[in-house]
Amino acid sequence: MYDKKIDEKWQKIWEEKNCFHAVTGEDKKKFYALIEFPYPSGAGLHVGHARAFMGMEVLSRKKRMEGYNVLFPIGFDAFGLPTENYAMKTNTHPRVVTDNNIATFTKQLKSIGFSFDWDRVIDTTDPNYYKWTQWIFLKLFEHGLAYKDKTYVNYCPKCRVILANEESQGGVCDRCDSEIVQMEKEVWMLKITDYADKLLDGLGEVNFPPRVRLEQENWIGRSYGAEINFKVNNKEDVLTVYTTRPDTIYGVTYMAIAPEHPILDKYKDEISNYDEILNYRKEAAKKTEFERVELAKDKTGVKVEGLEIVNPVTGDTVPLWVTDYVMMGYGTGAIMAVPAHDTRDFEFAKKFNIDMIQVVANKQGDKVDLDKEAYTDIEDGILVNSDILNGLSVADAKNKIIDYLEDNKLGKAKKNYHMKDWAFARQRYWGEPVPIIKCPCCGLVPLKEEDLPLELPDVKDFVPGEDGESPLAKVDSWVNVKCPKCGMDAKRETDTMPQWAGSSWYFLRYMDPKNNDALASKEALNYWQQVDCYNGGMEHVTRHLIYSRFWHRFLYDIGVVPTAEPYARRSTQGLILASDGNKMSKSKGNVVNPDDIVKEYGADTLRTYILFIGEYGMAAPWSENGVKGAKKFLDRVMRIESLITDEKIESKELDRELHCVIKKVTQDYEDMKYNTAIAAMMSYVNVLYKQEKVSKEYVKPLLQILNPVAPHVTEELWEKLGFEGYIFESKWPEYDESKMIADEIEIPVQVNGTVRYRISVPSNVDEKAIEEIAKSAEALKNYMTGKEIKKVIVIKSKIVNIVLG
RNA sequence: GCUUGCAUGUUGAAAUUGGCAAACAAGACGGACUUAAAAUCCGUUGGAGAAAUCCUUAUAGGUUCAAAUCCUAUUGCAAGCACCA
Repeated sequence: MYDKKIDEKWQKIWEEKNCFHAVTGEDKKKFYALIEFPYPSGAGLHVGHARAFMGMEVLSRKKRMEGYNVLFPIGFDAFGLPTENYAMKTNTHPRVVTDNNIATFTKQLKSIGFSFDWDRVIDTTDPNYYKWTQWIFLKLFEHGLAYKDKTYVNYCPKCRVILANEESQGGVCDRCDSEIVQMEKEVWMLKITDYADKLLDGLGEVNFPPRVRLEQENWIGRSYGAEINFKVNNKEDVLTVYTTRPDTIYGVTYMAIAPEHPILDKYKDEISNYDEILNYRKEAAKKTEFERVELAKDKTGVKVEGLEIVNPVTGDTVPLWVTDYVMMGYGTGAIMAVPAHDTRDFEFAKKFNIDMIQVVANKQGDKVDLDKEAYTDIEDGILVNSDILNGLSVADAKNKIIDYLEDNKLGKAKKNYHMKDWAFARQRYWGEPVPIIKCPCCGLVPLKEEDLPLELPDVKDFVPGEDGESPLAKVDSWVNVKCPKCGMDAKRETDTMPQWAGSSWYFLRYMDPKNNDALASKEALNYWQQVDCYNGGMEHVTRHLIYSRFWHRFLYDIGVVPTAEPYARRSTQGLILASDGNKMSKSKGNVVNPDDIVKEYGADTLRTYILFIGEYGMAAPWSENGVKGAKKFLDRVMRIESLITDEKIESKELDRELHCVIKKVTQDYEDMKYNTAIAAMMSYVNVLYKQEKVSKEYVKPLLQILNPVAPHVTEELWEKLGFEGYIFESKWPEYDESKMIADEIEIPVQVNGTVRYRISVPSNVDEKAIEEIAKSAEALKNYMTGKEIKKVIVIKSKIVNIVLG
């Protein structure tokens, strides 16, 4: 029987021998497996963590047995709000809270038997670690990729705290449920948009699941179009718009600008309804982003009286409207509206009785009924009512009009992105201090490298100040410094970095975690190169994964790291749902604690069950009965001992089964199909149980291929059966294809597509012979009456189909 | 609203990528062992039918010698984005 004592016995041995330590530079092929390091919350380890980590755990153990030098590290992403909030509530220093939580996580992880390299543990809140987070920030600053800019932030007046977007969903504060307000503040930004093309094109160099790739592409949101200059009638100014449909320029019937557009301020004296527009602007500003989306169905706007815009191609003048469906933050904050071919413009034009001109027709040239809807399905449209573009396809028309605009200096081809620059600041205590000094005469002055790390001051009071001021602002002794450039009185930047900072490069630190002279040595970086396989959740695909790819590409560009992309392959694990099919949550009281499972059924049971639950990438509900099933299987494996004999009993059947299961498991692990790998091993165990006695040779490889999933049970049995050394150090078994072939195989025969009978054929005969055997079968006569064979299809060693007619 | 996935027994799921649908497990039922229970072991288990056989992968069509798998439409569910010009 498998019980907890076996776990403890082997975990102790692994720990004492430091078995899974990876040595940099070893003369073996390297394999770097990475899991998203956990945030050490007070709630402790979750079964979801266990599932997320188990995928790479199995691969790591397998790769070690295959002779690779495996780096499989663990660490803690420990800066962040929950710890700080808990610290405030309990009046404990976040350092203490963090240390306690890390201790709990470590104990839990070890109790599951993960084969992490415990010598390389990192903690993002350790000054020796965040020294290098700050160093990268200074490099970004040096290269003009970190800058300060005014932007709107979410502020909770009750908690006196600035919240991240994800902490203020639905326009209310996460903690106190009160309304958040938008506040303008000057904050640090990182110019990730400079890397938009590289981040998109880099997706071609890596092996990411299609879903992940698509989400990243959508997030970056590159579009190709044109910037076109429309002249303001009787003025020197032009109104520049961005459009992806320059081909529809003959269909423009009005122009629209965002309420914040500066042209309104410039010409306020000429706009007769300026008051009305100001009013509209105020109303729009009041709406939170949430409301703007909620009210998206109903278009609003105000016509600008006194300004008209000239279409640069037709020379016609069209009216100008202000509307909040145009955003200042995307493109130029102004659009050319083509209601006949854009849903939003169509709705707007309908509501305000604006003309529409159809300029794209479908291939049949049918007229579109513009009373009902816009014609946006333009895949194979033909241009009409468009002078020089008439008769062209949409694609050709786009090229032709862009050439025309460029030749006449009226506009130019232009790429645009969805992605915005990264707001890189939080007004909190528990984060990396930004290593910048604000000097009244030198401006923003970076700290010198030798002055890093800039450590957090040890304070008692880390409650944020009024109006979203960082708690660091209250620490005068820390804030007031001399400018490193001119020596005058200056102040430190009091904002800290957001939680995403530390996780944007941690995978590099694992390569050389104790280095004090660089984020990692050149030797380590060149040896480990990049992460071979990175597993994590879908929720991190558009943030962490993009941010870290950005930092890594930047470090590559400045010659710090040897590869452009940090992760060669990405995989994702599915959610573990509660047994009722809902998400596990504390409030629902349906959370499964991995400790309880380990205690009652053993670590290997938890490991086996979690991998057997279903396809690795899919969500699956927890089942206590399933856990018991996994335990039952492991007990069956333990009891194989009683079947074992020292005599050599050779069995062709067992040979075949054994080599098949080795092949299947070897491949399935690689493809992360753990559920079917375990099913195959269960089948093999069932076959062993059918034997009276089994030679050791038939059990040894089974233990080896099962070892990555159930390391405790297999190590125990390995020792009991007297095999040499430790199983985790043994060589991965090989399979012999020739032993997998049976002498005779059974092939199903279909008649007109339905299986009617089976034939037994020697495995080495060709298609022609199989066809003859199938046709000569007695059973076929029952279906032949009044019919003849029209065709016979033979798929070798799979199926025969005889078509009668 | 748009985009992308997904839909298979009572349940978790398999199906070599177009080739025997339901492997493996859970549950249920029956049997052995036991004073009894647990554990263990052995059977049965998609539906209809006495049987031969027929039906069955959300629904309706289509392509094919052959479809859970490919195509079209519909329905339901999930995720992402959300006035992106």
